[in-house]
Amino acid sequence: MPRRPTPRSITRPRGTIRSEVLAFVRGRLAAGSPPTVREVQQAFGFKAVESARQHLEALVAEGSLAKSPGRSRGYRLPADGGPELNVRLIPRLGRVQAGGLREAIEDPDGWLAVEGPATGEEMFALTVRGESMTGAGILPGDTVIVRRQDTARDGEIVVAQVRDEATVKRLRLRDGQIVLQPENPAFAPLIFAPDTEIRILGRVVEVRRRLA
Amino acid sequence: MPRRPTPRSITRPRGTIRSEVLAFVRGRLAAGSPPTVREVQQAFGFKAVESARQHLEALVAEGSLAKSPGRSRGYRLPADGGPELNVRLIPRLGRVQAGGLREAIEDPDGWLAVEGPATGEEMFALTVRGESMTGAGILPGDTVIVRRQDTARDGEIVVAQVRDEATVKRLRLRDGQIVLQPENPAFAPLIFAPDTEIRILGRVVEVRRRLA
DNA sequence: TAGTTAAACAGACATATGTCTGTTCTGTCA
DNA sequence: TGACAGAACAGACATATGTCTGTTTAACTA
Repeated sequence: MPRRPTPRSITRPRGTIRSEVLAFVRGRLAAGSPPTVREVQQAFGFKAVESARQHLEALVAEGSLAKSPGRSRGYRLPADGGPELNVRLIPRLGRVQAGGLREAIEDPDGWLAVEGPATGEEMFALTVRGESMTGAGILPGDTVIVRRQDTARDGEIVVAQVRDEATVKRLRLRDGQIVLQPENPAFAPLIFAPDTEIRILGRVVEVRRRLA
Repeated sequence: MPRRPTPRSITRPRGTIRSEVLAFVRGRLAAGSPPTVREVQQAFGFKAVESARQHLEALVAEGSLAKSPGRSRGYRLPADGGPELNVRLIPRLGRVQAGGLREAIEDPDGWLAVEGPATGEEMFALTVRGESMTGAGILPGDTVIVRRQDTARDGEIVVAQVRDEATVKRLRLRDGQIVLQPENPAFAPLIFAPDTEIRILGRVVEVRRRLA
């Protein structure tokens, strides 16, 4: 069993150097800035660039990391075992007043990272108010992530603008009527004739709840 | 009002080029790989590197972006103002077999981006099986994000290892007994004496559900 | 002891990438 | 019309960064 000629660091509480290099790279990737080989070198106190590169290449060889050869900061998480990490930022909206979706998107309450292809789809997030959708596992305070679209199909959970407020309901199309169906027996469905002043703002594609 | 000499792209439905460059960089940052100037150039079809750099520098000047001069892929989100990106990657675990949490984390099914300070906290994600927690709005197929910890307080939703399987339940501490309480009247609580072979794996801090 | 091996080291080289200088294009405005 | 400004372009240069080659160190082993 070989060993390292000189100790690289004073405190090395757990794990081998190699696994710590992996942890270091993972941390940097999570922080949004993949490290360079020389940054790894510096972080571990190596005196030669190649020392860091050897560990990195070994991690690639064993499948713990992936890389784009030649590219700067080219080390990534391995693509196998899951879809390519594909995150985008979407605005978290406050109250959506009448006709103000565009304005609300321009002036968001914050930003949210969601996974999914970085297509041109417009997305936004809303905080759920009220208990009308508890039957679908959507509780007050939950965040719904919405794909912006003007139409939706029967049975989909949508965000609709009713009068001055955006509301989350299940869409039902019956006999030419538009029904916004709560998922809570304590609430009554909202029934609209076609071409009423009701507007579909988008379709709910994800629900999130923090239990802080 | 100045204008661009040549159209850069066929379809440019909304927003100016500059705001789209900002969106592009944000997306790349969120995905964990800051773009190079030349990658921005290529993405927008510029014929000169400098064209891309002008937009990037303008965004830095107006405070929408920050950068580390000279560093490769040095464009960042500004520390203040703009959308603070605080994302870290956590492993999505498959089945957690007996004693195998560590092994499961080493060999994840995939990775998930979650928001929160990049502290040293160990986190992982699990897919919920069964309907025992529907009363708490946690449905089968939901993803729970778990903060790794060995203990928990009364009333918290935890992931516990019972025999050979990880399970999500609400923790109740009564009369020196450990109770794993389902949130569904159709399921019975699991009651354990202290020091039984039950182990808290962590506390559920977030719930996510995709509605394809 | 000599050979082997993993790891670290030193230095150089090739490429990727940020940056600079000057030019061209096209609309705006005096 | 001519000066001006914003934007894009072309080309070059300096630096950052990945990669290669060869050497040294220290443990293990036949």
